[in-house]
Amino acid sequence: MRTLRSCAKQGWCELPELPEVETVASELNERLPGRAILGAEILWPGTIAHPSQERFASQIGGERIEQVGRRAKYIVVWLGSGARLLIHLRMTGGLTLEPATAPRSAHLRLAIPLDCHEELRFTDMRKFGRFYLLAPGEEMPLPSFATLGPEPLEDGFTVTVLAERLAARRGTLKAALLDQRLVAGLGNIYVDEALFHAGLHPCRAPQSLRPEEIAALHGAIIIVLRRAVGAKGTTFSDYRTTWGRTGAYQEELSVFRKQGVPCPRCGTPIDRGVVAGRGTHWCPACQR
DNA sequence: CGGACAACCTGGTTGC
DNA sequence: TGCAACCAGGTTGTCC
Repeated sequence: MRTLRSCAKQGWCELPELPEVETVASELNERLPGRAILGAEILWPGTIAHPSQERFASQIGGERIEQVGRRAKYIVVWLGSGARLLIHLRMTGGLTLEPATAPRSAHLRLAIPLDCHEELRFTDMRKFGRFYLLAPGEEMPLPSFATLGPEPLEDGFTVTVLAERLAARRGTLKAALLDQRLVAGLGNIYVDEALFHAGLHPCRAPQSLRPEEIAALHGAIIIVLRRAVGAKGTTFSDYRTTWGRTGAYQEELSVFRKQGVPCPRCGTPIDRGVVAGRGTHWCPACQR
């Protein structure tokens, strides 16, 4: 119970996964296309992963924003020159669009001044978030980006694809679903929720799943993510959309950080343990 | 190659 | 009361 109680008050409980990144990207895509970028004010140097701080600031100035999208947990901003800006929020990162004169958070790491006296602001208490500015035609410098798995809400994510990838895995089902090479965009919250909806125990061996269990898992991943996108994500404490609003999916969570709470399906108290090095939550009666 | 795990960080909570 | 230890987790890097 200690973790549950303490989490309710802590500020690190924003965990941007696919639904949260999708919400931020789609809102930015409604607000940013056509806007001019004036430069970059870097308050925490580690935020800029590529290229150097100096080149980042000089190259982004004068660009015009064309479109904003998402790949896995990355926000992708297409710029007028053909350059791309990729942003990973990691644990506590958040993007807001605010008047340049609005009060700044103590955790502001990067401000990108735009026309019309507004700023795109990146706030990140724990400093894990990263920005990559890629020249036209340049590839992401991270090898892991090229090996990202299929988008779970697009056509390429089929039961067959999931079955093939699970068949090649050892270790636990939880670890397999957290691996961005297997399927892109899931994190700790939605893996636990999807496993609950599929009725599968997180410690199951991926190779042991029967065809109907794989089909149930495939459907559960899609349903949980779609509903969470519809709710604009999960806010435990600090996660906000670009308008500063909270998500609502925390009200639909079945097991994540619900240890001791009755299972919504059978009433058995939800269990908690560490699987794949992560806090993991499941119903000991419903999940086999 | 895959899997396990430390490191990166902060701040609220715990325990001495 | 004070303060060090602990903990959460997405991803990378290291090791076996």
